[in-house]
Amino acid sequence: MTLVQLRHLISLAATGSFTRSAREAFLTQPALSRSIQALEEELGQPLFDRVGHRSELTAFGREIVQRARQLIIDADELVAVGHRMADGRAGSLRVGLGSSPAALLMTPILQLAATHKPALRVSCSHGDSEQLVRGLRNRTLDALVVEVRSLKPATDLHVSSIIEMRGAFMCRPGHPLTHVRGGLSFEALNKYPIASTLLDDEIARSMIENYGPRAHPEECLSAQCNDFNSLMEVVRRTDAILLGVRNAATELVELPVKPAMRSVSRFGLVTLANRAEAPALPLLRDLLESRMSSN
Amino acid sequence: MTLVQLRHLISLAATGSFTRSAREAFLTQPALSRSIQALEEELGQPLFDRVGHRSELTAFGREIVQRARQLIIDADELVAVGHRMADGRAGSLRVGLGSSPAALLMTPILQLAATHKPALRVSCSHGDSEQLVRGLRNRTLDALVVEVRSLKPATDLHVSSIIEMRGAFMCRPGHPLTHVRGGLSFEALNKYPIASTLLDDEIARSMIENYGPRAHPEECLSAQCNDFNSLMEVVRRTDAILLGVRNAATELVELPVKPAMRSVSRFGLVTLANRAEAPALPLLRDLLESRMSSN
DNA sequence: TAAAAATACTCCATAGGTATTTTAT
DNA sequence: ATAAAATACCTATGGAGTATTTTTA
Repeated sequence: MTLVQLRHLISLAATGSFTRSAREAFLTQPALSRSIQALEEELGQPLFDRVGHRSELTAFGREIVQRARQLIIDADELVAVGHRMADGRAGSLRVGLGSSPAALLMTPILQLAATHKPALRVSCSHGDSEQLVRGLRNRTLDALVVEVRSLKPATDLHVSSIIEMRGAFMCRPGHPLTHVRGGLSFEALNKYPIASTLLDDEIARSMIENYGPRAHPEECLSAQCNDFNSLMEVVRRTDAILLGVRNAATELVELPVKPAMRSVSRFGLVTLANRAEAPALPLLRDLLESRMSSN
Repeated sequence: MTLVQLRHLISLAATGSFTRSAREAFLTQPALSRSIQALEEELGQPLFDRVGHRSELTAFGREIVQRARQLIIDADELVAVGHRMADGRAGSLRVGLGSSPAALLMTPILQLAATHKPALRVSCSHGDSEQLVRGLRNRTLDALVVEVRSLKPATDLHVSSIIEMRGAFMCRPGHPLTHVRGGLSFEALNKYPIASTLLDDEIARSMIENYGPRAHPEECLSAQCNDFNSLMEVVRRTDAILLGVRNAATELVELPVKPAMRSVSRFGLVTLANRAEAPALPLLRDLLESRMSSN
């Protein structure tokens, strides 16, 4: 049995005429005749009563054609979905996000699903690098967006679309320090509690270099948490100062510390090397460019 | 896209090896390779990552193979159902029954559905010939069992499996007339109400011939009804006498009228001429033979 | 008699086989 | 170095076309 034969069956059931259906299928009448015969032979019963100038379905044919219709619909749907997935308009995308990327991207990613609904299913999870990479390797995640320095070097990972973002000290609008004119020293900042995600060695080094030993993260941070949104919430409500990626915190203002924070975070899109990437991944890549590289 | 290609896809997804899947499909490795390539080309995306000695599904491939599995299951089910229908083990049978056939066959026919469940769907309706033939012509019925003389002659009807059944006078066990020894005259019977279905001219003629003018149905019948079961119910509960097909009334006893009832009813299986009969029809034909011709 | 479907035949497109190369472990 | 997949080339099966016959309205 072929899908083509089923299409022929459906067409003939509709027109009742071999000649007409053959024309519609861009076939000759004998070809269609044989196609139907082959199907009848395979199923073991005639599908049509050849009653003079008209062919109409037998009781058997009526039952078969119903199922055939559904089958053809499903087959067409399969290639349609295939095409939609191929250009990223459908399918599923399971993204793992590090803390800062989560703060920046979680909402926009979930919006993707909302705008492309219901063809696109997106799922987001966030956690630490180890955990996320494990998800990638066992195929429960399609891609990650994480700080590239948090990755253990590994040949089976492929990092692309690296985006650099400056770190900064930020506080709520109206914070006492915002009234101070000119640059601020780190000491001035350090009078207030400083909150941040867990910082890697690179940043720790850069802090000490800029602001002296008292700026070592273990020394100066009052609050550490891997959930960026919670940190932001605290900083918005209190006089705490947030150390983090500059434009991740939309409702906060940057404090002009001297010397300026030199460290940058480097976020990358991580996939498995030597594996075809998920068809919907370009959507995420677009999001990355527009949401993160703009600043 | 072909069903064959989808089978290849499913097999390769399972084994992860072109060579192994090719063997299982009784194909050479290059043939399978090309089959998968063609499918990938049609869908616009690679389905497998050729990663050295192993081929594993891409994210795209995983989504496609799921749908492919269901499609193949449905396709296999279609031909399986086809075969089952072809030998009458599945499908639907819509039977129209005249009054007497209904009394004899309704229950056994419904039992058919019960024993062949759930593959076989049976529906029974009963009514007068006109109505049933209309059902046959507009394809809401697959076959009728009716008194053949009730049919208007028509070239588009095909009558087969004709079974003759004697008419008889019957009463409840213990009825006063059962105590009379020897033969009964029609006059003796006529002291009691006589009940029957609507009788055709042929029988009326035969009645008059046998028992004289007072036996004309319009004259002698006290109760007429096209529902045989209701008639039987009345006769079982009262002293009324039933005129009808002999073994239709299982719990009644025949009255030995002299001269004996000569008329016979001729029941036939009616289908549309020049049309393939419903695949499940042989079941009904068997039923007819076993339930009616035995007597 | 005319129109439609079936049959007989011929042909060719394509699925499949064989031999070989390429690739990855 | 070996094993697997891809490629190149060839073959053959079966689907499709043309011509014709058969059927039925």
